[in-house]
Amino acid sequence: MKQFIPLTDVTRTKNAASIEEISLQSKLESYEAKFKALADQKRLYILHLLVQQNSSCVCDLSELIDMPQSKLSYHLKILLEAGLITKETKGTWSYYQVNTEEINHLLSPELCCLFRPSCC
Amino acid sequence: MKQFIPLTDVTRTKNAASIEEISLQSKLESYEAKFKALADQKRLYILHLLVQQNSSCVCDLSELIDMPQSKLSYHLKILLEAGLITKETKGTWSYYQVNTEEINHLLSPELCCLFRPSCC
DNA sequence: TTAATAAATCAATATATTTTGATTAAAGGA
DNA sequence: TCCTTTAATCAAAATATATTGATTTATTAA
Repeated sequence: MKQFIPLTDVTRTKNAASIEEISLQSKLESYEAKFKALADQKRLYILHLLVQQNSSCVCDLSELIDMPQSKLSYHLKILLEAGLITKETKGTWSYYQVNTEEINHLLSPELCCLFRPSCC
Repeated sequence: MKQFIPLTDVTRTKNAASIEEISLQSKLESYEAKFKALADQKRLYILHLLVQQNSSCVCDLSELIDMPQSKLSYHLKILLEAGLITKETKGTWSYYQVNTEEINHLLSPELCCLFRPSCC
C-alpha cells in the first residue's frame, strides 16, 4: 500500500500543515484509492459483469470471466477495499455486488452504460 | 504501457470476438488509461493546482508543488496523454491547462470542488 | 467423521510504474 | 557567439502492483 505523502514534495519543518491541506490531502488519498481500483481493464470488466448479474459469487464470476479464482479474489478485494463493491457471505459463498451509490458519487452519468444497472 | 488484454483470460481459438466485445474492450481500455492517470495523489493535486491557476508553466508549478522538474514533466505527460490536460508551448515555456470537458465527461458533478474551476 | 467445495491468503516471481540525476534540445538575451 | 533558462527525455534504481500455484480456513454434504 502507498504511504501518505505530503502535498508538497518535502518535509515541512517550520509549520504544520493547515486543516484545509490535511482535509484536501485525505480527500485526494481516498480518490487515489478509488481511481486506482478503476485503473484496470480487468476490474472494469468485473464491475461491468457484476452490474449485469446484479449479484454473483466468486465461482460464477470466475467462469464468466475465465479467470483463476485466486486472481479474481485479489481483484475483488481491491474493488471492495475501495468501496466500489460490497460483499455478503452466505455459508461458503461470497456474493459481490456493485456499490451503485459510490459509483454515482464518483463517476459521470455518461459512464452509466458500463457501470450501472438498468441504464442504456 | 499495458498490452491489450482479451476480456476473458484465455485466447479465443474458435470464434473471433464479437463487435460488441471489441467495442466494450476498447472503451474499457480508454477508461483504464484515464483512471490510471487519476490514480495518483500527486497527479490529482497537480490537477487541483492547474484548475486554480487556470494555466501554468512547468517551472511555476514546480515551485507550487515543490517537485523536481523532471518528475513533474513525467506526471504532466501522463495527464496529457490521458487527455485530462492540454499543453500550449510558447517559446521555451509550456503552459498546461485542465481539459474541463474531458473531466466533465468522466467525473461526477460532486467532484467539481477539486477538479473544476469556478465551482464551490 | 470424512470428503468436497468455496474462497481467502501466502510466498515467489513477473511486470509495471515512479523516482532520480544527468543529459539534451530549443529559445532568448547579453 | 556564448551563456542562461525552460522543459523534455533517458537510463538506472527503487517501489508498487499483478500473477501464479499452493496452502489454509470454513462450510456443507455424504
